[in-house]
Order: sequence, then C-alpha cells, then structure tokens
Amino acid sequence: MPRYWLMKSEPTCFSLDDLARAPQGGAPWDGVRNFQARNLLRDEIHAGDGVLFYHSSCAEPGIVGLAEVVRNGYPDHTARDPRSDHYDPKASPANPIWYMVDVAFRRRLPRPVTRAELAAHPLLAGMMVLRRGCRLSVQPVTADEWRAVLAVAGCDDPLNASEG
DNA sequence: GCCAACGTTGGC
DNA sequence: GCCAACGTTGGC
Repeated sequence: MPRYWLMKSEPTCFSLDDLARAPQGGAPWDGVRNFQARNLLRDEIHAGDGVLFYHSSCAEPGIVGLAEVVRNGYPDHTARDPRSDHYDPKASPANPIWYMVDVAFRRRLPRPVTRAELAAHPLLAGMMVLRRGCRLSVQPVTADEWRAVLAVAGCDDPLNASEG
C-alpha cells in the first residue's frame, strides 16, 4: 500500500507548474535541510507514494495538485555544490547528510483546496500543515486525509488505476 | 512588514 | 548537556 505525504513549496521558488513541466521521469525534491524531513526522505518515503502538493508563502496557500514519488531517497547532490543555495560543506560522498526523492506530476486539482477549507473540514482540520508554526516541509498524511482532499477537490485518484 | 513558532548554533 | 541567541519559515 502506498503512503501519503504533503510537500510544501513556495510557488515563486518551485510551483506545481514547474513540476508539470519537468520530464516524465520526475524531478528531484532537493534542498531540504531539516533533519526531521531528511529522515522521512531517506527512510520513509518510497516510490509509489502519493504527494499532496502544497503552495506556501503566497496569496492563497493551499493544496493545488497531486504528485507521485517515483524514486526512493538518495543523496542530495546540491549539498556538495558550492554554487548551490543549499550547499553544506559538511556533506561528503561517504556522509551525504542530506537526501531527496524524485517526484512526478500527476494532477492539477480541478480547484485548489485552501487552508480555510482544510480547517473547516471535519476530516482535515487536524492536518499537520495547519498547525501553527509547523515548518516541516515534508509531512505525513493519512489515507483518510488523502481521500478527503481528493473528494473535496473533485479529483480522481492517480494512484488507483481501477478508478475512472 | 509583523510576529509567533520552531530548529540550530555556540558559549559555558 | 543546558539554554539563550539567532535565523528561518510562513500565515496574516
């Protein structure tokens, strides 16, 4: 069974459109520099898992699309690139420190599901992303939450091949 | 721009 | 190992 995650991105930095434009093989979700998120990327998030794509720090924060993890965690090479904004001199081939997964675009939601809608929904009001001060950029989502978001948005499930 | 909340750093 | 200071995130 797939697991489900919510990934946050500032649309001015990397938007759902940017992911949609990426090659079919997906795009690396790089630049995460938080140990809790790193542990998820390295150990917990696997190919076949579903991703709620969340836009943060913008006019209308909320879930705007769906993606799928297409590659398990592997070292984030941007940590070893001195020209990268996410360069970390402590990272080495033997100890990469930072990890990323690849994700591929699956759906734009027929309409975005805003924070206000999440907060007002009985099954979604408890989502981690709504918690004040929650800065984790990669978060676990329950199967119930995944289904509820899709139902609210009126979107079919890209991970469920038997569905229309 | 404000500010609350959190993670990280560094002095001790 | 404590904890204050600092930087960052992110909604508003």
